[in-house]
Amino acid sequence: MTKRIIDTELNEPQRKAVNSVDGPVLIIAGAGSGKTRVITYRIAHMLDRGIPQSAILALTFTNKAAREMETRVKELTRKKLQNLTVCTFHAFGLKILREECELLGYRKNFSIYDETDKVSLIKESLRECRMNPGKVDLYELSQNFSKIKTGLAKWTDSANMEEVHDVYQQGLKIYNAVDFDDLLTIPLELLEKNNDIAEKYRKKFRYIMVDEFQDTSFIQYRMMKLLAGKKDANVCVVGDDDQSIYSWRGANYENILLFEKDFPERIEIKLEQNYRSTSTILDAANGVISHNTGRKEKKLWSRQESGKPVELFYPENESAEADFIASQIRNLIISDDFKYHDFGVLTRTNSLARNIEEAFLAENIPYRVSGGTSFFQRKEIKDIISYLRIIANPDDDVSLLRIINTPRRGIGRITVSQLNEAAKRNHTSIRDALLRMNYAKTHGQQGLFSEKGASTELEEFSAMIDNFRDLMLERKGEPGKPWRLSACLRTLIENIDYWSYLVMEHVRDEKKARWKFSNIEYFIRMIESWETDPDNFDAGLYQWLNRISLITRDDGEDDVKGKVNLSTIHAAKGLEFPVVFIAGAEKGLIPHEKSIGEEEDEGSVEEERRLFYVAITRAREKLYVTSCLQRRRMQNTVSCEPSPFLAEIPQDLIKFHDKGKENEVADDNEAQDFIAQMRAMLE
DNA sequence: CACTACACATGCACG
DNA sequence: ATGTGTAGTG
Repeated sequence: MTKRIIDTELNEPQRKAVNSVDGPVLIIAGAGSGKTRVITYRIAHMLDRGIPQSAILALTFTNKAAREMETRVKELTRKKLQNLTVCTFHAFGLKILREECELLGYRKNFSIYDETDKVSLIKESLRECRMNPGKVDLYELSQNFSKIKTGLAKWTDSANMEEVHDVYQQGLKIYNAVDFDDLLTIPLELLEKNNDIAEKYRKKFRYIMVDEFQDTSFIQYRMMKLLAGKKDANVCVVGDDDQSIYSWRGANYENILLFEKDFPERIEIKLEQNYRSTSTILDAANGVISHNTGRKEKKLWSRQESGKPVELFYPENESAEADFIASQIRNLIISDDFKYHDFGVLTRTNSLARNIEEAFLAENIPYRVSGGTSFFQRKEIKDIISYLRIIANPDDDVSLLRIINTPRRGIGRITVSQLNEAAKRNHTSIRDALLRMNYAKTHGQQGLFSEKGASTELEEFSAMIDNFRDLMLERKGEPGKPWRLSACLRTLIENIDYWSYLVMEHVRDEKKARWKFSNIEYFIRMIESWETDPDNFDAGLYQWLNRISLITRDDGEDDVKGKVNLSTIHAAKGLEFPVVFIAGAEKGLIPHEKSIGEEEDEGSVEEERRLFYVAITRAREKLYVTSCLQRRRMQNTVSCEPSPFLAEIPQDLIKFHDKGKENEVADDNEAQDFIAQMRAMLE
């Protein structure tokens, strides 16, 4: 069945990519060349040839890509695919970590720290090293720690952060926790040092695919190479060097060159026919990307007609920009019968989406924001997750400190710092310090605190946690009723009276309190539907926590129908829309000032150009680019220049909107003036 | 010793 | 808009 589809629906190189199942394969897939299609058909084809599901490992870059790939293969094969492994590198690392954790010195209830948890542990570590966390750029430090861990940097700076890093690492170990970097580095080290374990995984996964290969880091590359094992392994990587936009995360498109070196017998396939965009859009994209150096040779072409010109508009400020986008959407829906979900509005940063959101709300345009802080990052949800984590892993101090006095229960700063001291003295977790304290007390000694200390509150708190640990992990449900994690959690939230806490925190804003509480309710329902899913054979507290730890972005809701998609360019990778707006195409945003400011190297500007290229190539029929003349930054208004990349779009593809007359296109003379002005500005 | 109110600075992309 | 630090109160 699949064969017929392959023969009729694919072009020559695509067919070749799908049929080359054995041996190493490198696929260079230009934007819109049907990459996802090739990957899903390739997996379907492998299954057709009788390769067992369990022997296939498909590694992706985002959760969304993994989910999409899985559903598409499912649709294609109409099989259940219980044993097919399609996941992100991080999820795969976690899988190994879980399977081999006792060997690695972790208990199976380990916590996974996200960026926020990581930063609070770094703060703790700084304090312990008697440094002032307020004086350090925590975000930057956190990134440096990552670079050190993943081997992308060595200690050079004069500030002695090496000690802080050591304390941080010890902290993780004591708390039985890992960070996101560990999810990759620990499994890699394990496989590198234990050939028999590596061999076990090699035997299992005989066919490996890696999507978005240009965005893999060196660590991930080594992981893949190790799993492949030999230089004629069945490993297929798919990527496009022009779309490499994650170098700040350690991605290195030179992995493509490494692959060529490490797998000399590879077949190389180039997918260069673009099925997505009009040739105008494609030419615009090519015009921009051609300014980059050291690209892999490729010529994207399209059979489609030229289509509409790229429209460029210089709004007065960000609210004029938002109004313009909203009104264009309205107009196009009426004139060209587009639907709301045909529009994608892309911005460089999340914060830029705010203004546009407001305009959409005012104009009653339904929209969906992807990217931005995830549902799981919201304060109220993080609080509840911390309760779950501390129940699962009592040594998790970061979570403990978060909730020990949330809601207020009379355990204040001093008590907490005394506990912390005691724990640090013994190199243990706070939970351990608490146990010691209680032990001392029952044996008649005076514990940590004088008579009137917060010791009763502490006892009550730990008794409450212990009680729920019994309930959630020993699964002691009410007799006759099926045990449910969601039900236990509901009891817990009632027990701690989180609702009253929310009301207290937002006196004068009950709406907000209600909204936050409804988020919690939603969270509980998520657990409920997950644990009652008949396909879920492994529903438990640890599983749930692991699962949500890997979701860092809101890409869950798939009711995309009927909504304008508002997202960052990064989050839009892999998506396409009939109409695309690129908002805020200004110097300092694209390219982002951080990439030019610190003259790190020419490379970062090239990455920003690739980012712009990715944005352009999301469009199928029509592309709008807006660049504000002024924009509010923090408190004050600053004037802006258009992005230098705009001048790299071939001019004859552009139509200019006259400022002020939003819905009219300026005549050609005026357009030429604009170009001349812009040129002059850039010179 | 805990809690509240108020002043203060700060804000990129993703797993 | 958000979290963090500080001073004053019960």
